[in-house]
Amino acid sequence: MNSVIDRLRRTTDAIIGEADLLERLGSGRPLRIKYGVDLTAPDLHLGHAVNLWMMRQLQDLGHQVVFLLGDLTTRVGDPTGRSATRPLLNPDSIAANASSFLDQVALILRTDPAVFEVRRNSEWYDAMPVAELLGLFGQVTHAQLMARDMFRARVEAGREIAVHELIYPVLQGYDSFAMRSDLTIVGSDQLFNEQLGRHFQQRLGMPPQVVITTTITPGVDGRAKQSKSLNNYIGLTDTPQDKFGKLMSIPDELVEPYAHVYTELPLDTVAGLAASADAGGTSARDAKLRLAAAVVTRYHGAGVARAELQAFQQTFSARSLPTDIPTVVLDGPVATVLDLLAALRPTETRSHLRRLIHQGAVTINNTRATDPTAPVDPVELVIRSGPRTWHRIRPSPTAERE
RNA sequence: GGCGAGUUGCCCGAGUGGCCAAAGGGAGCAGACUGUAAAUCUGUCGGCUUAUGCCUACGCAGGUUCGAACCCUGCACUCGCCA
Repeated sequence: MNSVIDRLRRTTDAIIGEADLLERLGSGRPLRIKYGVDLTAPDLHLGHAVNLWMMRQLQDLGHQVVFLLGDLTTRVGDPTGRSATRPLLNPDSIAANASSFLDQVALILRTDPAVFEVRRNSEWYDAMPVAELLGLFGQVTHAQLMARDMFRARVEAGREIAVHELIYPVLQGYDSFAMRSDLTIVGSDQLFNEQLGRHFQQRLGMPPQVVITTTITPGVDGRAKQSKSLNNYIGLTDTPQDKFGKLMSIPDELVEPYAHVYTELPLDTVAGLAASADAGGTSARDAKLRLAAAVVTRYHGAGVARAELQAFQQTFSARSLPTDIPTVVLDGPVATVLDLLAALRPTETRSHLRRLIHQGAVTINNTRATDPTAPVDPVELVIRSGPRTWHRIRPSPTAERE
């Protein structure tokens, strides 16, 4: 059983209740692993995936992930990391977010019912009489809640805390009791709420869940963590090509931490990559290529990773044509370079495209086009607009005839 | 409830009557270079049928003025202090 923990330890920050975990893993009973989420718009990235992969390992041993949709608590709003009260969500988007969450989680977790169960916390909260709810509140003191640094900071700053925000950790904690959680694997920012879970379970006569907090890794720009608002994350739903490219764009110093937590490469291999990254020059580049290939392999398989590696080298190192240029058949006539670009990239404004042309970003059959108003022949063309946007043109059947 | 401060482009933030499509920074985009979608440097960064042009924009609605992001009035929201 120690070996299980040892494997988990690679991406673990801390284990609260390690002795219990050892004992439970040894008991032969499948553990119930709480994976609770807030139903805000999900965009799971490699950081989230660290936790999910740990759960996946446990699933492979027969343990059960209980995916808890916090439909009720989302209506309340987690104050974690918020310096101000945040707005509430409407039921429609909550439902949409739930299904999107399931899709993304299924990229890593097994969804076989034997090891995966979906619950919603409205199941117990909707049915709970006020008297009982108040009883719950009686289990937690003001001092316990105020121990939370974020709440204290707000008080000190003279900012307000709405009562529902104060209550949020209480509800999230009680979830652990209601779903009989044995273990939960969360980012360290969730430690406080999950410790309340332990508190409730003990108060209500249940063995407390084990809490594993995981290593947080920086975003692709080197900032503290991956986040949607900073647009510095690698999404689980990103294409293999994007995953590969984004990994190539990380600062050299991040090769080591990324390889450590985002891949399953042997640790001495990771150390080797770190040394190469340190050395700079082409060896740093090669370390990144290996890292990128390892990550892409994990999500898309070795074949896809090999193909992306090759494509990347061909496109960026050898500067030759990428292999997967989309072919476009024009359905209408185009008169000028600008028209042509606009047809190829309909989501960009014409002003932006005009700028690209002026800046020398646009190449037609390897010849730079600098005049937006220049006429083009709608024959077979390969157009590059910017470093990684390529199109191949086939004339439309009608244009061909004329 | 009283008093005060604020609301500017994707984000932060300067601007207090014409020189403002709006300083500066960040993000983004592009070029050069390169070891990569690293780093660095440079440019660009509201939209528009080609533009010493037009349109839209500085919380919302009005007003003053030849002219307003900048002045006045009302409204909405945010924040601070006091009670």
